[in-house]
Amino acid sequence: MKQEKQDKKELIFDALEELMVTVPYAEISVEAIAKKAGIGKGSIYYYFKSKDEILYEVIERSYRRITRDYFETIRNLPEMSAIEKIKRLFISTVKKEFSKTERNMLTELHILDDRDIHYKMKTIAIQEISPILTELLKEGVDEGSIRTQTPRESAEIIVAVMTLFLDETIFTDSPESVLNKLKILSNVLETCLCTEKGSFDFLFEPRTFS
Amino acid sequence: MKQEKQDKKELIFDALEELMVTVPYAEISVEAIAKKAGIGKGSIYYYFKSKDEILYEVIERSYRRITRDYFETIRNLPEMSAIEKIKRLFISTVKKEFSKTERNMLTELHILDDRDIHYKMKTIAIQEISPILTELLKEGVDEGSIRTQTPRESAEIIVAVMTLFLDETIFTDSPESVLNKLKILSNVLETCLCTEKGSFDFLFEPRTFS
DNA sequence: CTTAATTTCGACCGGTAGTCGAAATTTGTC
DNA sequence: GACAAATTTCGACTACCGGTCGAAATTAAG
Repeated sequence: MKQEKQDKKELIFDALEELMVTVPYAEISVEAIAKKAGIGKGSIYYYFKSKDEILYEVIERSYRRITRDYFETIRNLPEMSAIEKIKRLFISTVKKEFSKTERNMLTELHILDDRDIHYKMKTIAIQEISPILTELLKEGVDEGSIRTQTPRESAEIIVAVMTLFLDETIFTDSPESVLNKLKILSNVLETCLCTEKGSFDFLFEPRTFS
Repeated sequence: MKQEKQDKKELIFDALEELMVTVPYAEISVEAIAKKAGIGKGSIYYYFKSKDEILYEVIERSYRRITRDYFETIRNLPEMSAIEKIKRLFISTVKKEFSKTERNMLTELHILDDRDIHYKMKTIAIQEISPILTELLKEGVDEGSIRTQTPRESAEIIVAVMTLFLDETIFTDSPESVLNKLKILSNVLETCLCTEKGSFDFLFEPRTFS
């Protein structure tokens, strides 16, 4: 009953996701989605209130997948120190490793043009990744390698800043500027978390993201 | 010749801006804009490629106005120290003082619902305000109250972070969390700019933003 | 088997962004 | 001033889209 309804929704999600690989959302008609999903246009509105609702839920689904991947990846590295794990988290975020694992992902090139989606994705990303980092910060506090009394708040700020950094639409910088900013950032992180000097130097070491 | 063309565009900008005070952009038809501007619909497309182009340029115009205001306000306070000026900049940004000066402003309540606009505004805001802060940082460096080798990059990071902070759609926090974050932030700023301890305490002092 | 409830459908509606060719206006030239 | 060329204006028209709706099909219940 409830499951079948969810399955149908999933079918519609898949259709939209697939179309979005080649066509921007704004140019995809509800009829096209229905056709791709192999159902009638009217049925779409039986499951969703509006076209935008489909989009929003598709994005949410994608990000939940990404988050789940993050969690699993990091959980499966128990021999590492918290800071080492954080390093891994940053690197995989920057490199957008997830786009390899998750094939039908919204983060694919074409989509990035769409401002509306871009914004929503960022919001969700921040909301989803912060809890992971919060956990890692707490781990670090327990280990003694990190010191903060407000891990959640620190995590949210850090994720927000990191995300902003990746937004090339705002900062279209020279490589030199990027390097300068990464140096500032590593400094900020050290201060923010009272870690040992050099803990976040990997951010601006050239080989990190190659 | 060229000037008259710009005047006509300005007329269309005014029309859209005025309509946006009461109706969200998505619900404003090109015909309505034309009517408000007192011209034919077809003429709109003589001056603009698309409806969105009008919007984008309107937003740009608004922000240039705001920026000009910021510049002037701060320039007209020569007796202050750089840090004092920065304080003023932060406070006026947070309080959105500009919405009083600029009446027909896009920043008005109604608009903020629109995600697309919201995103664009933020982008432009960051691009526009950063140069001002950069100037102030350089001033501070000359004064000796601030130390940084990369004022431009520092400014951009700071503005980006501050802007993010104001985005209640992402962080709907408890007052306590907000306070914690502001404390982190002031700490980050001090570190980032090597200022005297307590320089940015005003950020979390209760009376600052009342 | 019959009836009720759920699910599917595509024709249809109101409304939109953008086009187009003709008309009006301005500019340039003698 | 007259004529032609170039620029600017216009609103009817096109093509299409999101969302509605009532009827039809399918499934579940008694």
